[in-house]
Amino acid sequence: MATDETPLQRDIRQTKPFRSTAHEAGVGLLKTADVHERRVAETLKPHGLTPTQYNVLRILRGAGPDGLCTLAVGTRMLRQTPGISRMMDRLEGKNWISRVRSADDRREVHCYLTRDGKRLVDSLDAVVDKVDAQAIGALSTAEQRRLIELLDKVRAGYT
Amino acid sequence: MATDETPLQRDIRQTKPFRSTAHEAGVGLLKTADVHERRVAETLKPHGLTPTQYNVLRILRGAGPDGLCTLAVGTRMLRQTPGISRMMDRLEGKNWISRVRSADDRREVHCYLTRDGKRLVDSLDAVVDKVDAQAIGALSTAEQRRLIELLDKVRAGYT
DNA sequence: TGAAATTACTTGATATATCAATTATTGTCA
DNA sequence: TGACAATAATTGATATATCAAGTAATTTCA
Repeated sequence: MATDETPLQRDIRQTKPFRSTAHEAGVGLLKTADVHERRVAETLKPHGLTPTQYNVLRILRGAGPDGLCTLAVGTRMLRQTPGISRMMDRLEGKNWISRVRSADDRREVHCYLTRDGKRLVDSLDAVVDKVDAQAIGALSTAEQRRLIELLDKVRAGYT
Repeated sequence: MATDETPLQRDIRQTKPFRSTAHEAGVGLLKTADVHERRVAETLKPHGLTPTQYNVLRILRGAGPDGLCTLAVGTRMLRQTPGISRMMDRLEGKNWISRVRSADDRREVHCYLTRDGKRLVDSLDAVVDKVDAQAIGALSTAEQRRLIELLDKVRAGYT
């Protein structure tokens, strides 16, 4: 007697059962994140930026007028981004950020949101909120909290 | 009176509270997936392949001796992979897969795991299972099931 | 002090991702 | 049929990711 196909199996057209519950959860995590990120990317695309670029701009907005040095931005990113220097080059090229070498520690480069950059991120709040609301909104608030909790626990597992 | 910092805020060094629970869940999803995928990548790296390449090989193993045509592999991938043709080139170059143009529909190219490819994936089962066990093993089986369920629901939200 | 280690980037080389054509086949249907 | 659409893949151009190595500025501490 065959076990029923799980939703995830259908989504990735997998005929064989998962080797373990842990494996199914891992696969589900990656698949769901991919779907979600693509939806965000699609929303941002008409505005000319990628999710990673948007992430940088939001971080800099959160940092306020003092800005943040490059590596500090790196530690705050949703996805680890080794090519952050070059990404900053591109953002500077688009006039969304500006950079100055720090006076007190000349190894550091401080990054700031420009007026244009600020205007851009601000203008995106509504659409991005909408994606989250649509995507995650399939869950009740209690379920969302539970999801957050479970994800926290997974990350905590990696010391 | 400030609300306590959430684990996710600590992980991404965010000082401001999240705009909404849905947003926190979305961010947690992306962050957790990044952490998890990186751990998998780290495990695979000494064996000379990326998570995406590993995913292709596993799909082809699952497909058995009949193999699968390129686009069919694409629909089964954990991450959408537009550059799948070139990825197949590389996998063929490493002698992990082989390809033949299909006889009944000459537009299709069927991909098969080679003996080497099969040996490689088989040899990786143990280490990959171990990563899943470590990562997701922070959750009890019941929690894992709950996580799977919540993720299913999120994906279902995107018709 | 001042040599050695550490930190904060930057750069070069290469791999991979993404998007927009382009090619070759096959399907549709007037 | 035979034109036109749809499908399966490939290719070219460009963006981004990854890793290793290099540079410049601080720290450490014998």
